[in-house]
Amino acid sequence: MNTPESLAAASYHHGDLPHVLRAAAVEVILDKGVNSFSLREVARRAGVSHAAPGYHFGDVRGLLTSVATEGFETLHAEISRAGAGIDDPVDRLKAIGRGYVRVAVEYPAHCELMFRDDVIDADDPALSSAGIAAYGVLESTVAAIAERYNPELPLSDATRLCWSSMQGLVQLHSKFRHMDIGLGREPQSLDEHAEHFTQLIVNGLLAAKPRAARSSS
Amino acid sequence: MNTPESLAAASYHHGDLPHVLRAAAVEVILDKGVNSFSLREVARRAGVSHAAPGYHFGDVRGLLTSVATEGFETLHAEISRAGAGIDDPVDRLKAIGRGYVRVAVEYPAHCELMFRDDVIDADDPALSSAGIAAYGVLESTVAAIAERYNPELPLSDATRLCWSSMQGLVQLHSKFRHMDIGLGREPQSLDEHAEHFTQLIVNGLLAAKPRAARSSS
DNA sequence: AGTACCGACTTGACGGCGTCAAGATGTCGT
DNA sequence: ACGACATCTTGACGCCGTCAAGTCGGTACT
Repeated sequence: MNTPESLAAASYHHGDLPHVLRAAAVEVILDKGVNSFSLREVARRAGVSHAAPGYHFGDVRGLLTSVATEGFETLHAEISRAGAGIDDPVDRLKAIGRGYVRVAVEYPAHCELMFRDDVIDADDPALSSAGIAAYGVLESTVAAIAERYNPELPLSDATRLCWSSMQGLVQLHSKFRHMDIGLGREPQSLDEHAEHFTQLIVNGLLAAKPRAARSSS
Repeated sequence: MNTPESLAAASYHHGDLPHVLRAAAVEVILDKGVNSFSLREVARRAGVSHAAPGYHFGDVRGLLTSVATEGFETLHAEISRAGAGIDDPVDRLKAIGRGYVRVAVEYPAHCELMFRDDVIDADDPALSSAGIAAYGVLESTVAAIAERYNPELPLSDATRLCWSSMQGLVQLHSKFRHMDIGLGREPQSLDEHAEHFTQLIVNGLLAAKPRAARSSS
């Protein structure tokens, strides 16, 4: 029993209990799902009394919001890293897409929280600034694509389409998988899906015309 | 008080209690959110004892799954209706996209449940068949686009991209709105977002080339 | 007509939950 | 040495989901 958690537990009064509680919360979510998540279970796993989480985080919303913020920070770091050093913005966008789903795979508990506004506090300043930072990485990449390949590209819409399709993919992937299996097909991985989606989107971004010139059938 | 609900309530022992309970559940979700949803509150609003919902739906999962199934059926009906009679498949796809977000706006409680696998039973046969039916409408439209405009279009990926981006949009819309307001911009409606997304995607679908490195050829 | 049955609920009880107030305990500046 | 303070614990409250047992009205059979 030499995990960092148990060492911290041994030394309470100043082990970093908030950190331990976040880690325990992630474990509980992985084991039981967000829905049957309970503060008392978290407290049990962290080896503290049932009301200790409340002291640090106020209520269940506070703890989950804190975990979600961690998730956005991780996402920001990961997609920054994924895109770093890639000169062509299209390739960079593809790398960011892969980074996005990699975060979803490696931190599923965090990702289940990040956009669940009924469970976290969407107005928390730390949360939204972490979210905006991550969004900025994506937006600047799309802006680079626009600058180099297609000045007519509507920046905001294009960025949001990229984000939405990746987020939708993460959410629907288990359903896609279920469908594939039901039809006897080999299910596609998240990674493959992300790859194909990004390719299709990029085609659209390169071909996009200014909105005004849209032909209404 | 002559709502259908209260009439049904007056005649219990055979008013259609399951229907009344679903309606009450939707109201509770709208008022308090999925997270603070409770069976007892539903029972209270329906004017029955606290255990009555359990009798008809087994447990909370059962009731919410039933509501989600209603949601998929509504979605199926709505996007079928939206696309009906539109000959050009690209225009049909755009209409379906608008139909999708219209359902999200008009039935937000249902839509919050439909893809929440931790809260509903994703393997429920009625649920998945309703889901597959709705998916089929989208897929056949994409297939028609492929046939008429671009035989090289990968059908499954393209369909899933459409679905994912609309679903991601529905989930992220409140965040986009929040961002727009934070930056002092006029927030875009769900409808406008859907319109712009669909336009960008369609550009991509028309330009799509066969996937370069396919394992099966 | 009587009665046995059955589906549709109600009642009551159980343990687990979140949260709050009050108490305990270790730490640190003085 | 000691008091102030942050950090936790303890105990209580009411609400929750679920289950077992009971109630009750209709229906079908004799």
